[in-house]
Amino acid sequence: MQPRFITIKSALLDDIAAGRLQPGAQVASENQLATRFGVSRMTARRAISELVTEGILARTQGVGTFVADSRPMASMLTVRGIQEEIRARGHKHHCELLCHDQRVAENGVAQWMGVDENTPLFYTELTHFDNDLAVQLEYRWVNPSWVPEYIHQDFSLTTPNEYLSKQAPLTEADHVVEAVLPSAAQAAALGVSASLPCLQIHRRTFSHLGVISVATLIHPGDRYRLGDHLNFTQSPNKETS
Amino acid sequence: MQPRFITIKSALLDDIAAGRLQPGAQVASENQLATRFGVSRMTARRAISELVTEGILARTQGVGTFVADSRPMASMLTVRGIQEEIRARGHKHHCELLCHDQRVAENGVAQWMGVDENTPLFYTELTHFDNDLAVQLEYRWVNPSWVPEYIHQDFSLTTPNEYLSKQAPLTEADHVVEAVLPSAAQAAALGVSASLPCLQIHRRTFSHLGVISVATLIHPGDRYRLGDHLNFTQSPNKETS
DNA sequence: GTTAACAGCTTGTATATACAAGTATAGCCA
DNA sequence: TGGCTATACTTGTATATACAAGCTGTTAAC
Repeated sequence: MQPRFITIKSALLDDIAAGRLQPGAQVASENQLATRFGVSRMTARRAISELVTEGILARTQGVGTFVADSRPMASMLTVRGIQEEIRARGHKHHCELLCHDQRVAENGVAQWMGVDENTPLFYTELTHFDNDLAVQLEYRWVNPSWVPEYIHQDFSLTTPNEYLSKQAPLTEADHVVEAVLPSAAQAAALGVSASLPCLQIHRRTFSHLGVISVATLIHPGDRYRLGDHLNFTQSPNKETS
Repeated sequence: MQPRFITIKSALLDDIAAGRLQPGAQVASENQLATRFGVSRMTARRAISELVTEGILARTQGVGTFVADSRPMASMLTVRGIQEEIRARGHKHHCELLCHDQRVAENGVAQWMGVDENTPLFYTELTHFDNDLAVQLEYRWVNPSWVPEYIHQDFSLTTPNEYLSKQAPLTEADHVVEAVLPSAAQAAALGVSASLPCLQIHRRTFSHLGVISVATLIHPGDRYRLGDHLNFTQSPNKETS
């Protein structure tokens, strides 16, 4: 049996994922939740507290608890797979595989990879969905030398990102972020207008062996944003009143 | 008087900052902390729990609580002023001041700042040019409590960013990046088409006093990109076995 | 000597309770 | 009508308590 506060968290996440709780909507108060689930207020409170620190809910003393504006916000400092981000927000993730084959690299990818221009590379193309809404179009080139089994994976179950991070732990990455207009094909794949600005992330990931993969990620601008909190103090700072 | 769990958190952070608690060292148990600070175990536990979710401590049931292994990732992302970036590229920078006054904050800025909604704030609006090509439209709100002289500065000579970083050294920042379409006014100020996707950066900067300033930066997507190189290799953890 | 049980620590979950503090509203009074 | 207070909510802090669950070293049995 799982802990009760987990049960309550799941129930709230379900409500949010199913749309029964829209962003901005007020969540039942701690006492109401306690009564509904037959637990003490402190237990209900713990469920809410964790969702608050996860950024899914927001509280105001004297007012109540509300569903936070849940437009996905990813970090630029950590390279998290999109499926991880979506699940962390309590949403449902699935993806559709558009391509999965071996081919010679296109326009400059070979250079980025540091391989010969005629080297065949693994290539996958897929669309990621957050609660059935397309949020990422992923074009990925993978160096077959380092992960030869990549081509035989079933990416309807596990995403390329998940697979790669298990096979070859990430040591370095670089990425470039820009605002672009999607091509007609990209707009169609994402189900958005071709005039909708998109965030395009070009990301190259390294393991200790070398460049593992080069990916281009396209996100509709109204469904995705990147965010970070930076701390420049050497030692963790203490709260002083 | 600050809450007791904050006192305990601070004490632990002090111990870590001062080196009395090295990474990997075991922290006093919940019961020991409770006794030492004269609080209940649940209160001591809360202090520890928050430090755990912040990644500063790590716990194992049945074993104890330990100082997490060195938090590297000392943000490779630096908040550089745009004039610095431009000059670093060997280009010429200049800017045009569009607004510079004191006014009440608009839509949510007060909340971001953590000040009352009716507090007048300093506001500047300017366009930055890279070799006479507009690359950034900057809307900036500044908290007058921390930098009262801001309003008297001449920003044709020094940029707000330069001035602020001298007055109140940056300790923290957070930012959100998204792709948007510019408003008609923004497109005009930047001299671009209103259908050109732009990178919008919402940035909040902190000094040790609190939130110094909130800025919205708009960059034409075809003239500006954000990039980074991340290194995840950290000194291997010393297993204290 | 090897193994098994146990005791004593740790953290993890859960409850019932109390009071403090912030917010909104209903209703009273001037 | 305008401004006040009382009240009834909300979340925030803190305590004392109980038992569950996990790890470790000691002890006792084989």
